[in-house]
Amino acid sequence: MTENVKGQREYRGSSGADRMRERRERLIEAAIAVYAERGYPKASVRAICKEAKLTERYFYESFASGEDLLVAAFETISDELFEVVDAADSGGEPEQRIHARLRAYYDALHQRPSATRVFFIDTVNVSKRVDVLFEHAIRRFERGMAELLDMPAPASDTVDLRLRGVSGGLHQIALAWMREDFARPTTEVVEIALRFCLAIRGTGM
Amino acid sequence: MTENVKGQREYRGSSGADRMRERRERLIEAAIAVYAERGYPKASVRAICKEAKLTERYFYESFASGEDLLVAAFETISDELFEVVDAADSGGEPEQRIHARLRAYYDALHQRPSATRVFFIDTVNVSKRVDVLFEHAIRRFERGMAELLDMPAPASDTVDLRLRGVSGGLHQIALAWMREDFARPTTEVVEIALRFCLAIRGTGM
DNA sequence: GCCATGTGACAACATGCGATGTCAGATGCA
DNA sequence: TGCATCTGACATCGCATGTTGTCACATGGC
Repeated sequence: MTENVKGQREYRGSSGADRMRERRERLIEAAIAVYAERGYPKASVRAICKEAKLTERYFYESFASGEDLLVAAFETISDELFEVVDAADSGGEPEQRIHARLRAYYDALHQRPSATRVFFIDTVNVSKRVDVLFEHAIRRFERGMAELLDMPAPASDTVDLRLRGVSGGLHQIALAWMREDFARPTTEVVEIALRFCLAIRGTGM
Repeated sequence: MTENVKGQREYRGSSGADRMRERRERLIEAAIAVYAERGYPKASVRAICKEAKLTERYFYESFASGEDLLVAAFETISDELFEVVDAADSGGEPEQRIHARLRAYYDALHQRPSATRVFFIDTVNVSKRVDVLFEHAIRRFERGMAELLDMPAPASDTVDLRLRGVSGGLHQIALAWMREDFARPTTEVVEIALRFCLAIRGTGM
């Protein structure tokens, strides 16, 4: 519960700021659903508002443009993913840590198919701002994996193409699994991903 | 030179069918340029026609819709790539063959930056038809690599996620290289890609 | 030279979009 | 109760798009 601001008042039990935040969250969730269904380019502001059961006025209350909402949706999904993966890594041997991180990662993707679709497909190459965020996310993931793979930590200004091979492989494995509607059990996918990582690690490539 | 069809005639030295085919090719090249510049969703029919120095009437002479042109452009690029890669594989030891294929692949990408951009970025996730074609292309690439990596040939109806890890890694290496405007020499990229493949092969993952 | 065919510039139309505005009615507070 | 605020449905505007059509002019075959 938030303090009321001057010129605002309670309405149906919540403050102005709370109502606004709830609308914002509803718009993000609606956007994820609509992006997943028809893709970002065809996700009009009107359609997202209808999905969120809000009107256009409330859209522009929280977001200056459609792209702003896209960025917010991407950040929401990305943050949740990193939270889950980082929480799963409870230390131990590198192999165990890799396993834990991969399991948490693929589990999270499996549990939120719409968000996964948006993360891997609908936010890709549609906005420069999101492209930059995606690249940041990949690098963050790679930094987390480097030491576990016996690879030197990558420089911050250039891409380590060897690490990119690893993260890219894991990425495309996830994408293919998603495209087949998560047909195989998560454990099988994690097992394959783990062996993939260990194959690279074994050779100190 | 093609036979004139009834009701057609020579014009500026070429037959009706030839002129039509030349216009079609010009539209495809123009489309690749415009897609690379502003992305497929923002590549209007008008803009492509202007780039090709043709008018809308000639667009609909060769393509029933904007998506038709997208498909044609993708197929053009994809066919050229496979042609180059297959031609480069002149037999020998698996390691040499992998090297030859990778070098041809990354060379071709480097030589045609706009087409590469369209292939990796602008045609991705914008059309179901192209998505299917892309998946076919990946599988064709994977079939070509499987035996060289001591992996069993993948079943035709399901994705081999281990192979997908390899092709996905090579894919993302290429993408990152392209994103930095091919800053490093091709040989360095090929070297990394080769070691990546051999690391997987060594473990018979 | 005549006329069908080819060409290019551009108009026309319906459609959907982002963005902003209007307005009646619901709600909470003094 | 009276009144400022909040809400939702909808109108409105300018603009870009795909697609089809029009029309004057160029070109080539007879």
